[in-house]
Amino acid sequence: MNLKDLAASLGLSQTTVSRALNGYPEVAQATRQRVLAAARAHNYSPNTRAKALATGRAMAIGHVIPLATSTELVNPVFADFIAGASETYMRHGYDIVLSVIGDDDEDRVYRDMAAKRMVDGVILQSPTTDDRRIALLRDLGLPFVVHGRATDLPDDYPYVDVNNRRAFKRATEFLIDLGHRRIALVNGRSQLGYAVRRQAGFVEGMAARGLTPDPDLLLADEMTEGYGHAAMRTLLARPDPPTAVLAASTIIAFGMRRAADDAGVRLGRDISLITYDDDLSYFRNGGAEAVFTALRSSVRMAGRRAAELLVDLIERPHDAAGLPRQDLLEAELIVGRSTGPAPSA
Amino acid sequence: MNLKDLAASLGLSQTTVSRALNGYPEVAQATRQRVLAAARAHNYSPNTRAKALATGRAMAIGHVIPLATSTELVNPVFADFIAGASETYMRHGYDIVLSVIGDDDEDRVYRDMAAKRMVDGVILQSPTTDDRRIALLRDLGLPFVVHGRATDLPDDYPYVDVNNRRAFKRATEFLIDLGHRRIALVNGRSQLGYAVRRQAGFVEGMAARGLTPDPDLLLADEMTEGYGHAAMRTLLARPDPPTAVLAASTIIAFGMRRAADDAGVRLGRDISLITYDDDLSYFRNGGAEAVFTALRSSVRMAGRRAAELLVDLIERPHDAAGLPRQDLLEAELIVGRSTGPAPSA
DNA sequence: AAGCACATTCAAAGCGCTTTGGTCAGCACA
DNA sequence: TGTGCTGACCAAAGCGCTTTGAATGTGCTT
Repeated sequence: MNLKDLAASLGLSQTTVSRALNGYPEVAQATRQRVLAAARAHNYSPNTRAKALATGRAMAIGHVIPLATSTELVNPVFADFIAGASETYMRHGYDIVLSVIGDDDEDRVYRDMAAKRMVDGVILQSPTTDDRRIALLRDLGLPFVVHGRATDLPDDYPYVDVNNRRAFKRATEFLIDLGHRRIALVNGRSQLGYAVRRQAGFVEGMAARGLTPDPDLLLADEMTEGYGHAAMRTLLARPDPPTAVLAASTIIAFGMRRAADDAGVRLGRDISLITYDDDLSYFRNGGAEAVFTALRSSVRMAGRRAAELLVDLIERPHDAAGLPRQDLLEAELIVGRSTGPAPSA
Repeated sequence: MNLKDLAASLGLSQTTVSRALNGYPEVAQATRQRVLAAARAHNYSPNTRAKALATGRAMAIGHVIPLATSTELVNPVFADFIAGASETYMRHGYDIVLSVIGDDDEDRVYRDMAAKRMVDGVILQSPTTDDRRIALLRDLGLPFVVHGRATDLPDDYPYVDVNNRRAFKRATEFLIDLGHRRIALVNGRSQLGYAVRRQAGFVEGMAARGLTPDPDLLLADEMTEGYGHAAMRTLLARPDPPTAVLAASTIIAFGMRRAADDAGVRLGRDISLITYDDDLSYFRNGGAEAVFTALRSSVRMAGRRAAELLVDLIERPHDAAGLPRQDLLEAELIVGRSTGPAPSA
């Protein structure tokens, strides 16, 4: 059933039917009701592609999920981020077009999306320190919102990010206040913007108390459970193991916990651990009581916010008058069972 | 830059340019080269929507991610499944249109996708025991492949599934052979097809050795880490705790491991655990050596296979001559460190 | 030299929608 | 009676592509 058929079945023109369905005023009330009823009865729903072609609006947003090159890993945070974003999109009638792609190929994907006009805007995930994609998207004139921030570029683009620097600084100070001096950071890959900011926050927190981090205690890699396990094992095997650790994700933290258990080391007593917690739905950090002391910021909410910014950017491109729309979320520090005073030597 | 402009800039008709780009034979070699070069030079890429409208093919596949109702959880399994599927789609030029939606609303989404003609086919995830969506999609005439199977319907639709029954039967027998008699099953939500099959396999395995499972040892819920933890705690708190457990996912297994650690119970010695392992990229079950004894089947590969079936179904709908295209994958039983002989009472 | 097949190219219709620029009654006003 | 509105509707163009049905030019046959 298409517009033409529907119009014919009603003895009306396509114009009138289209207007009735889209809520234009120049249609008699009675006619509108009749049209609406017929549309429902015939289960009519306008052909998205035709509509998009006619209006120039795709009513779709592109999300590009980077596969960590070579390793081909897909980070579960994207699932929650998208779930959050889709809540917003649903309210506004947008669909999600997903591309999963090796991060070396991303330029091409964005270029394609722009040239093919298949989306009205895109979300840019996991920006690297000097991400080229930001300039590319600006060039292409494709509206976009970055989830996270680059570090070596001016922050003059729309983004939603967590104040990672402040969060990690605060967590570091919290540990130092508990008496810890040797603190390790088990971070994400160092070319990622947030990894850089987390390390900066950590270093700042140490410096604020007159401490300098031991470079040997700064680890960085893809944030898998296996990596957390390996990192913890390495740290515990040192002649002078740290008394506290900061982890960049709950998944890492679970791996670290497993390594600690393997070694008979108890979290919160023998070694303290604070993790960053995206509040992943299948990986909640405890229920009533937090398992890990954690910096918590829901990535799902970030998705919701990013989508809101993007939709606004698309629907009211000029409101901003050149002002970037940005949102810097603060993480909460939640005290759980994985931290305690530094063991006296 | 659109076709018209490109044609004008070359002094050719749209027809010829279109044909040159799409590889039709009736174009002179020299002309084709010229067109291709110009297209590249102008970074021309055909408007997807216009193309879709003209051809009737959307070159897109719909994936519907169910949010567990009320709980609003998004299972990370989908991330890996989609990553796998997208490898296939990429090779064939399809995009993914994603809907994340409460599972009570799914009917509407599929109906919409069909009416709006925005996708050429869909993947149906996590079918329930008597899933209505299968009949719906057949009615709508929208090509689809099911990831998993219903249990109370004839298996006469295209699907990719793991032989969960056999896998769980085998794992159960493996545990019994190690001397275990009291075995628990920590399963996914019981309305899901695979949960039913896993339980069936478990019961069969027990029966094959003349045992009947204790109904109190059959637990089922959303497969989160927290649930795994709670389930294990409950089991261990019993006066007659099981000596072995089957878990329906590594995420559950990690939660169970945590609970075991909390209680000072050691896996593989005090209690044995076999888990189903989707081989999630951020959640690998160990590296060189498996952490958990596990039934492993990569969900990513399942995604790849499902996408292949679907693309084939779309592009050659009649080859099958009514035969359903189905793929039943077998899970490997991988022996790790979480199983051992039953402790002698 | 006429006729024909073949290789190239093109104009125009059509996909299903929105939107511009009308038309046509009916009514009030002078 | 004629003019000007206004409310309700419609025909047709246009979005950017594919595809049908012709047209054109070329070389070969007879």
